[in-house]
Amino acid sequence: MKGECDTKQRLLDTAIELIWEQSYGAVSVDVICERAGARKGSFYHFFPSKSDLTVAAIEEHWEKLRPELDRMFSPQVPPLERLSGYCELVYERQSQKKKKFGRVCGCAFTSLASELSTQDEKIRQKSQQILDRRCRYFAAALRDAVREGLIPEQDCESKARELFGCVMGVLLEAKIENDLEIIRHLKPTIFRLIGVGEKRFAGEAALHAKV
Amino acid sequence: MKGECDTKQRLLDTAIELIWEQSYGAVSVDVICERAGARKGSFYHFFPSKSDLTVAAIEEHWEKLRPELDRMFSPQVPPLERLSGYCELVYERQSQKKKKFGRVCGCAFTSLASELSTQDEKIRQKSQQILDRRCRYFAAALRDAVREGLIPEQDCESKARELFGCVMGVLLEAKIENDLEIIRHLKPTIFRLIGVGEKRFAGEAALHAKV
DNA sequence: TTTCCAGTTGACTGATTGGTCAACTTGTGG
DNA sequence: CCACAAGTTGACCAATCAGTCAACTGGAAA
Repeated sequence: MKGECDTKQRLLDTAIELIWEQSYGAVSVDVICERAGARKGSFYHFFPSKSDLTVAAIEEHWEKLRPELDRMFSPQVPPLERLSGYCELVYERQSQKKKKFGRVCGCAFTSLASELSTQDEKIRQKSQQILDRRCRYFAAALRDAVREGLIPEQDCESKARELFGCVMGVLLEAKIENDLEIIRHLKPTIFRLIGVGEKRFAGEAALHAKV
Repeated sequence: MKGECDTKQRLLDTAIELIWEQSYGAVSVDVICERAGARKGSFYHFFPSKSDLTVAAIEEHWEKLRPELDRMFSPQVPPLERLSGYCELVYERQSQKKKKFGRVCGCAFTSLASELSTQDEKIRQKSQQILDRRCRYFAAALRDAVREGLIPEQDCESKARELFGCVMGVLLEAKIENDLEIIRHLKPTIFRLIGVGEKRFAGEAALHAKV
């Protein structure tokens, strides 16, 4: 076959990039095709609609992110270090995006979900699925932390939701203020919520800095 | 004059309602006009563009919300009760919206900000202004709580930001999951973040129930 | 060699988009 | 009574929107 399906891949990558930087409503099928170097016929050969392309692009974006999360939340890493490492990863990714695009773009999943959850049920469900997956990393880290006696006994699943709510909130705040530094508050917020005192948390951070 | 400018008011009210339920991108000037019972010429008589209408609608929506917040955060109310009362107000408003529209719509300000902050600078700035105003209520409540010795000494301004990030996050989570009950987690999250133990917080809640 | 088909192309559609405009209505102040 | 201005109206615009389609391409299987 022609380009070994890399047209489809380019459409997915371009779509999530543009939607992340702008919004679903502001990005037309035409400009996605143009930036991806594809014709509209190809677009509709691979995807039945703009909405379906978006669902697929969300999944693709997740698959790109997953290896980084798997590494950060590896059982090899001490549980509380996974969380602080994640906070740094979030900052790092937003920083890179800002360097490229000139603005704090926030979380692509979250922005899409916020824009379309009341209108497009398929995208809402996909967003919910991604949210679940991301919370699983947090929940696992919390369970391990409890088992090792690092944090008080608690409901790790609902706590993971709580923490992730904060992640979404902080990222949104940073986007609204167009200020990366707001993301720096994420780590202390999260550690306070799971009941780790300032000093202990500081110790963890120092440990992480050494490694 | 004709309708004493109530056309302008209807345009503002209709706009924020539709955008809240759907999104900026999904709501056209035509449908705003239709639902408001106005012609397009009237729309552009009052507002130079869709973007300007939206900025004005945000301000209008704020003016509608403000009396409720002023009442809830009145110096007459004990500081921690203001916060728990606010959490209940949030739940109540989302519950009403869901009854009317059938879906959890989240926060109108936040949804607009999330969709447009990277694209429309005027809307971004307006969103940031609203965020500031809302945080002021939190900050004042926290300062009073510190003064009364109800919570530990802390930086109330940045703590207010932190709390409000959680509010935005929880509301977004509730919208994505289309589940009101997630908002119930907001109160304990907030009280944990300001360093109020579960029992003390429970006591505050009981006090509030009596009044 | 022929068949087959995933992928490509560009022209096309009808509906909708945000926005314009000149003519009109109507209450008010002089 | 007139003039003025705020507000209204409906026709109109070019551009863009998501989506369609028949014809074409080229490599692989038979």
